[in-house]
Amino acid sequence: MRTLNHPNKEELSLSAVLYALSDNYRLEIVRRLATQDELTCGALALPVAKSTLSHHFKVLRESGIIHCRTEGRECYNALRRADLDERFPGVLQAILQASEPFVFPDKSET
Amino acid sequence: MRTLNHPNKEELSLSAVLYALSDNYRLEIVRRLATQDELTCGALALPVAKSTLSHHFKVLRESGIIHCRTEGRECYNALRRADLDERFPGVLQAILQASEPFVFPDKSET
DNA sequence: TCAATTGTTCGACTAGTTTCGAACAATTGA
DNA sequence: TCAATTGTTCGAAACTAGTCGAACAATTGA
Repeated sequence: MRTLNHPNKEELSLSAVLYALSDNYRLEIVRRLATQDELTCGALALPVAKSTLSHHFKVLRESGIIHCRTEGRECYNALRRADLDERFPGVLQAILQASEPFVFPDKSET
Repeated sequence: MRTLNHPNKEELSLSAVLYALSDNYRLEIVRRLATQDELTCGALALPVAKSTLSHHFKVLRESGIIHCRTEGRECYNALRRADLDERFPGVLQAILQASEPFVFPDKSET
């Protein structure tokens, strides 16, 4: 787990941000990061495979929504609030306020 | 050109709205509707095939972002500002303000 | 009546997304 | 040293989206 790409704030693209947030799993991750400062991938415990979670974090990271700081074998993720607010004022806040907790589908369903 | 689906405002989904707006063509359509009240599909003259344009309007329509009123053989599209503001306050406005005019790729490029 | 106009729908193609399990890499702690 | 932990990457499968041209439907105006 080394070098992870983070676009710098001038490179952020609105469409990439909107796209990243249009997935319920990713929006839920962002919702949680909005209240918790930093979270490791593992701390989220979403009901998906590890590789799937890693994929979603990658999409969030590469769209510039989150920043990942690796420490030891863990990866601490945080919202890039300041950068997002500077480039797209009000967008993140409005989306977070309009969002609702995502209820994960129950896999043990008949 | 008859019966077109429009979700009612209770049915609007934030992720569908964000997804619809994450495409540059569609966001450009919305940007123009934001300043013009009503526009027919043809009035936009985007550099894409008619069927492609129709597809994008469908996505915008079915996500509840625009409303289409058919009159004769034309289709007048308008932003559903009030409905969007009620369900997702501030989201549309923030996105519109953060957006920039889309420069369409030149097809006659070498 | 009939050609032109406006927009939708269909089928096909290409390209990208989501998901998983398996394999891997780095780090930690015993 | 070496097994466990954390997360990434790879390959594959299934699905979805964007694009086009062609065919279609409804309406209008000549």
